[in-house]
Amino acid sequence: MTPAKLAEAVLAAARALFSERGLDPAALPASTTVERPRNPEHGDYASTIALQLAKKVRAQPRDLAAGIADHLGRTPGVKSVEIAGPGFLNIRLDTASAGQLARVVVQTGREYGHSDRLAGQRINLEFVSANPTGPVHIGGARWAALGDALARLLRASGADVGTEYYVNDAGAQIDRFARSLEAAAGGRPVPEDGYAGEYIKQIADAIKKDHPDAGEATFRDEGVARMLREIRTSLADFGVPFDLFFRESDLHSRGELETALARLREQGHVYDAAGAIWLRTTDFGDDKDRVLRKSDGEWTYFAADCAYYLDKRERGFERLMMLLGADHHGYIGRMRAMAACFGDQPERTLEILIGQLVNLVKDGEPLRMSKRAGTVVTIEDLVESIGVDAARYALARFSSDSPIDIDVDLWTRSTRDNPVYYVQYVAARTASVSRNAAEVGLTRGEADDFRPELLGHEKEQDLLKALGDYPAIVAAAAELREPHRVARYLEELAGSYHRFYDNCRILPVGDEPIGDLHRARLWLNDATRTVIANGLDLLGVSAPERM
RNA sequence: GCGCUCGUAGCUCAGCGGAUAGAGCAGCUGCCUUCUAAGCAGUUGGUCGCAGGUUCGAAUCCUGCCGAGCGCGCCA
Repeated sequence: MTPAKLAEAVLAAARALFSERGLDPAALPASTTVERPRNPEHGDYASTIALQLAKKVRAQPRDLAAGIADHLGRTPGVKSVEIAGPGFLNIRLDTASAGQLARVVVQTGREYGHSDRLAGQRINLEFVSANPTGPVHIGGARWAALGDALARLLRASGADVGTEYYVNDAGAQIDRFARSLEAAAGGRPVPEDGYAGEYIKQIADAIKKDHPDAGEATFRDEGVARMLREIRTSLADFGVPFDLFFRESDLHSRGELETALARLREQGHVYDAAGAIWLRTTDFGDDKDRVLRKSDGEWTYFAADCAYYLDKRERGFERLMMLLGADHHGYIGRMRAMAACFGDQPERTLEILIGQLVNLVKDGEPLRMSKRAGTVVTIEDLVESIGVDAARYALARFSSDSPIDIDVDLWTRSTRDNPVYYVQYVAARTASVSRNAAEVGLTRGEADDFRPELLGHEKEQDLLKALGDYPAIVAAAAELREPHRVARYLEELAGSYHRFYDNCRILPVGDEPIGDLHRARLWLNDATRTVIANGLDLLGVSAPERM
C-alpha cells in the first residue's frame, strides 16, 4: 500500500464515521495526507485528521480518533491503528502490504513520482536571461540549475511548461558592447564604460577576420550573435536547453512596445509628464510611477518588460514565472503593478522567485579564475572545476533563499561528505547488484511470484517507506518551487539503501540456492534504482551505472 | 528611512502548525577471505537571535526589537 492509498483509506474511514454519527460531511477535507513519524514507536504512518476535524464539528479529538480507528483498522493491509496523545492515529501496515510498494515502483518505472495535479496549466518559466555581452557567470549557473530542475518538476506534475531566456540585445549596454568590440579590433583601449576581458578581444578579432570593414553595426550584430551562440552552448553543455531564446530586439522591430503602450493607455494607467510617458504603477502598490518613454523619445527597459509580459500572455501562458537574483528584487513591485495595469491579477499570472547569490570558493577564499572575463567566474569555470553533475547538484541542493559558497575541494572529493557522490553511489551500487544478479541467474521473476511479506527486516521496511515518500516529495517540491527538497530526499533515500545493503544480503552466497527472499530483495534493489534515477533526473544529474 | 531575504549543534545546512528539533562535516571508537569501504555502526554536541501574541499544539503563523546580506535611477 502506498502512502497516498493509505491517506485515502483514512479519509474513507472518517467519511464512514461521519455518516454513522450523522455529522456534517462538508467538514471533511477533499483530501488528506499521512505523515511519517520520526519516532518508530508511533507506527509506520500517522494521521492528524481527528485533530483537524475535532474543532470543525465540535467533538472530542480522541473520541473522533477512536471512531476513525475503528473503521480504518478493518482496511485490508492495515495491521493496527492506535490512538495517541491528543488524538493522533498511529498506523501500522502489514509487512506484505508495505512490501508491495517495491512492485508498484518497479512497474511504474520512470513515471513513478509523476502526478497530474498541475495538468492543464500553461506555465512560462524565464530564467538566466543574462545579457549577451559576456559569458554566463556563476550566478547565472545557479538559475540555470534551479530553473531547469523546476521546469522538470513542474512537468512531472503535469504542467505544460515553456522555458525561456530573454536576450537583452537592444539598448545602451549593447551599444557599449559594440563599441568595445570595435575598439578592441582596432587595437585601441576599450571605452571607459565598456566591457573588458580577453573574450572581447577574441570576438573582436574573429569578427574582423570575417568582416574586414566592419563598422559599429556589424560589431553589434555579429558580437551579439557570437556571444549568444556561446551562451547557448555553455547552457546546453550544462544540460539546460531552453525552449526559446527570446530577443528584445524582436519586440522593437515588431512594434510590440507601441502595442503594449496602447493597451496600457486603454486601461487608463498611462499619463504624460515632463515630456515623458509614464505608467501609473502606484495605482497598484508600486512605490513610484515608472517611465515608459523618456523625454528624449527613447523607450525604457521597463517598456520592453511590459511588451514582453504582454507577448508571453498572448502566446497563451496563464502563469509567468521568473527567477531573479536577490539584487533584482526591487523589480517585484513594478512588475506586479504592471501586470495589474494590463488588467491581470498578478497573484495569478505572475510569480517572481528571488534567489540569493553564489560564490565559488577554494581554501576559504572566493575564486576569481576566469581567463576570459578577467574578474568573474563563468559557468565554464565552474564545470571545469567540479564537473557538471557536482555543479548541478551543488546549486540545486540548497534553498534558493540561502546564499551559497561552493567549495571546490568538497565537491570534487570522493567521500561521504560530498553529497552528489553519496547519492550517485547508490545508482552505481544498485546497477552493480543487478549485473551480478543476472550473472548468477537471479532475476525478479514474474510479478505474481513476488513475495512482499518476506521483506520484514527493519532496514527493508525503512527503505520501503523512503521509497513511498517520493511522490509526495516531488509534489511538494513542485508546489513550493523548491527543487532542493528532491536533493535532500535523495540523500535520505541513499542512506536507507546503504543501510539495507549493509544488513541484507541480496545475492546468494557461494552455492546457496536462489530463493524467494533473494528475488524479493532484488525487487527492492531495482525499485531503489528507479527512484534514485528518477530523482537525479529531476535535478539534471546523471545516475551512473558504474563508479 | 522604506522594502525583500536570512538568523537552528563548533562549521555547512534540512525541517510547507504536530509527538523526544535532524543530517553531513569536524572530534573520538569500531567494521572489508561474501553483492562497489565513494559504504556501515557507535559516541560527543541545542536558551531554534530576543520579547510578546494566535493555537489543543509554534523552529514553523502574526507583531515589535536586535544582528547580517541585498535593493530602492527618465541605468541596463
